[in-house]
Amino acid sequence: MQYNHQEIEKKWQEYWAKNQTFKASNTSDKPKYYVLDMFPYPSGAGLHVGHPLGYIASDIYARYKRHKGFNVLHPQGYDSFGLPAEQYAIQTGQHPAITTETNIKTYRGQLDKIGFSFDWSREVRTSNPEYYKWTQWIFIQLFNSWYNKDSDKAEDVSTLIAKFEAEGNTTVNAVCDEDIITFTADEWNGFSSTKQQEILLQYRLTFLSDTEVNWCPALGTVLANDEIVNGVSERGGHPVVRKKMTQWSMRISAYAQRLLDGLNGIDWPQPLKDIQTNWIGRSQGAMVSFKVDGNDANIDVFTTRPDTIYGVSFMTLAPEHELVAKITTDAQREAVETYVEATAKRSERDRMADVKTISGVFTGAYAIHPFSGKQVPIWIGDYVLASYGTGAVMAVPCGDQRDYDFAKHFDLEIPNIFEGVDISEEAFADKEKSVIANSDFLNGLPYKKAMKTVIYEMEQRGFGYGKINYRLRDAVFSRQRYWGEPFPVYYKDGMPQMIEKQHLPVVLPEVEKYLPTEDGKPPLGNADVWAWDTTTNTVVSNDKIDNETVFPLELNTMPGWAGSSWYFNRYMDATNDGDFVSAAAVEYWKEVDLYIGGSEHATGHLLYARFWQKFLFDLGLVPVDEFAKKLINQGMILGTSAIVYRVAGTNKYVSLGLKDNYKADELQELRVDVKLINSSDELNLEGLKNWQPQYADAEFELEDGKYIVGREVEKMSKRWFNVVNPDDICEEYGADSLRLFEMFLGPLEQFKPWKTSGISGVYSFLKKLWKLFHNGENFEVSEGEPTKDNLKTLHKTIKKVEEDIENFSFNTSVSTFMIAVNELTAQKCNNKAILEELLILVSPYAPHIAEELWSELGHENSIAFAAFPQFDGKHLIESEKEYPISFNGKMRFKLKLPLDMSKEDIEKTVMAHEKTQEQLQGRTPKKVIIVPGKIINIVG
RNA sequence: GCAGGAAUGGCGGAACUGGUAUACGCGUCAGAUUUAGAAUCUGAAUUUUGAGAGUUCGAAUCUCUCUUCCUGUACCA
Repeated sequence: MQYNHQEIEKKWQEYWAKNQTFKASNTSDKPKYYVLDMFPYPSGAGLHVGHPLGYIASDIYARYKRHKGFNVLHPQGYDSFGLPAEQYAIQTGQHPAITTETNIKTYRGQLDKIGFSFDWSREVRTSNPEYYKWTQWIFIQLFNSWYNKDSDKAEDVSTLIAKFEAEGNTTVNAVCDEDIITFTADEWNGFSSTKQQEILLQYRLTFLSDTEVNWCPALGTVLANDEIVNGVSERGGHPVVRKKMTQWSMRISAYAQRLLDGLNGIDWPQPLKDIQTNWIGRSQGAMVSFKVDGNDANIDVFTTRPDTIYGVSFMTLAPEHELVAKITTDAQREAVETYVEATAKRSERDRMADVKTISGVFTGAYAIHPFSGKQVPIWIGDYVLASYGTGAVMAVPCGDQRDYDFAKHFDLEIPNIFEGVDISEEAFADKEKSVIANSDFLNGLPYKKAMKTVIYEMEQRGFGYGKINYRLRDAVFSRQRYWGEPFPVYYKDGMPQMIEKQHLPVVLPEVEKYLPTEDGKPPLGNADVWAWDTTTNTVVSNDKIDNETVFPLELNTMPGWAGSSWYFNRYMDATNDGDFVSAAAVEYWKEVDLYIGGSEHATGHLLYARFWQKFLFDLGLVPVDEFAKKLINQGMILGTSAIVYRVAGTNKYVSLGLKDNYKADELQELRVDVKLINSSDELNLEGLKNWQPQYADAEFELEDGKYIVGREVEKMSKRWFNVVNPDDICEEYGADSLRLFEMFLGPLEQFKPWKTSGISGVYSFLKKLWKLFHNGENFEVSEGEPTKDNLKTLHKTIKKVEEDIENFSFNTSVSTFMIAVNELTAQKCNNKAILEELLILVSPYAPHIAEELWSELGHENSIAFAAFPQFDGKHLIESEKEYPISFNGKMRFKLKLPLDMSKEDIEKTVMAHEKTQEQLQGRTPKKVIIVPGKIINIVG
């Protein structure tokens, strides 16, 4: 019987589906283990061979854990809200739900062919109302919460209202909006309901605010920073302007410190932790308030170097700073206004890209130095960003290079407040080495002491205090799009009202057009039936809006990261209709033990999901405040494009080896379909002619009768014609080969190129494995005692494979299998006991062939739960060692010696050996190093 | 600019706490089988780990200097 992968794989995939082999139970005597992949967005293009890399790795680990006796949860689903389906709807009118459904079918078909051990009974789709009902519900929980800094956690707003009613807000220590008015209990109780709601909104964890956003008029939507390239939209290249809009935001900044601290307790890749740490951007310093001379305004600045306060020789405000207009003197007004206008025209992008040009203008006003009482001029300059800190800086030119450059450029004073430092050329920014001088009570103090002293002094005098600042901004949560979760929100008197839990989900309405409305409202503005009737608690026609009992619903939808911020919890109890996840299920599974996915989500999904998890933890809804214990970033599989060289202006193509006969500018590089290339980089000329009309009458300049293409490693993409579809690989070589090969390519985390030709190696490995169980056409294994060599090979393999899987070194375990099969073939081993254990080792990697041979061996049940072989070191004990004999560190020959031989005897035997004498040529060695069991080195 | 990572045959990559460098696979070449090809089997070659120094009996591995490449991030006060 020949190894027929197509037949076998189909058979076992059907078996697993029919028997629900991988369905996980929420109760078990076994210990639990939760293995999760980042769920895919089902795009129209389907999967290419790069996509399943991480899924294969996690599947191997999940299967391994089952063999090790764990109750494994290994689910999969779809992050099915997203822009591509909506764009397609705009172009064709096809409802995104239909596009999404079609794409999911394609994905599912492709995934099934690879033989994953997913528990599909727990599938989630973020665009299903049964799912987004709970996304809406979590949103409501956020709305109903505020962040209490005293207890350092989120609490229900009822506790906040209680405080307001009893004491007003002066004693409340909350993370909230900046421009909060203070009020007493009496005042609070006297406020109108609308006023109270307005105030509460400033404290809620999700809140409405006027935010500056990147508005793209052509697309009719707000864009995130990473959706803008060179000042225009990534999609379509349309201009983008800054615009103030009322948007929902998430108060993630409340969790900045906990998001930072939490990183210490989780096993995530260091680079990823670094990215998040950087993104959160904690900096310790002080807030200092400067009075403006002859004006009642105060300029607040944040600084990380309050110790250098005596070095302040001017101040700089961002051009957008709200005090600019107020403090500018008449004499300077025109210059200032011109400058402000000029900077407003420049996009954020331009300003950031252009860091060398120094520009600014004097406002004519002066601030009073809080310690020295001296006048310091106030400038505006675009090197100060409105969005960071307070949008104003105290400039210390001697200690900050940007302030230094600014001062030099405008010929401002540069006082030196460092002991023994030359600042004639550049600023001195090395704080650890600085000792303060010319600074009154700070003289002679090193950085740390000066910091403490000055902050204490400022707090005493009341114009400053120590502060920790974060770069992390609150996250805008509104999108002007159709294909996303609708908010469970209607508006009464302009104030947002939440729809109660029992009336969820609020289902996405039907619209005629998926574009924004003509008057600039989001796509949901096109819906005719999009109003909330508070008497029936249903969505009703807009005609009925009377603002008495029927109110307009929110027109924005939630961003892509909403649904993915909690899906890992939903898998634990995916069909629960009464709760987002049952307490019992989440108590049992707790958190993801192993999460595999790309590092590109470092500052998006992975940060937001941690935030929501901490929030849910504060509310007591989940038992742990980090959702994933261990995370691995898989690398990308790159394509290997094929390049032909056309002689410019002709239809003649030159083979790779002959292109040096032409000048570089005479040749054009064109990419051709990688399917037309064989394993030796030779182009199929007939195939090319049929591929695209432009090649139909092409001429070729061949070398040795062949056309050899150039190769280039780059991302897999349709436009490079280098995409390889896993379906084709499964068809030709089988899923087991695909799985083994993807792992064999190299370390999981690394980026590596795909070359289909390499797959023949793992394919012939599978055929060799098959042969071990067969004699010609017949299945044949022997029952007797295994030989010593058989056992040695097996146990060596058990040990290595187990270590490799535990270390996620899947590439090396594939080579270990190859070595094992090669050795057993050489030993002519067909011993049942040996082969049975070998099969279990192989089965996480190549489950189909393993199941088939396992059943041939007479087993009735799936191999999936067979106990992992037990390693026994006694089979590896050697009595002899083939020592490498080195001379001055270079290995010259080998010598077999007993392992229990004493050092003295080894030395005698080695020195007496004829080859030693040959090497020494009569010299007497200076030294002989003997490391028993390892090496012998003769020096001299 | 700052932070992090990497560099090993023609290619992808092995090498555990310093101890036989290139395991395993692809490709290449030669041979066997075959009408031919594919497939299969047998055998072979590539030369010192980016460069330079240091520590050591011994360095891909540890230390220093430099080069190149990749990733992230950037007037963050």
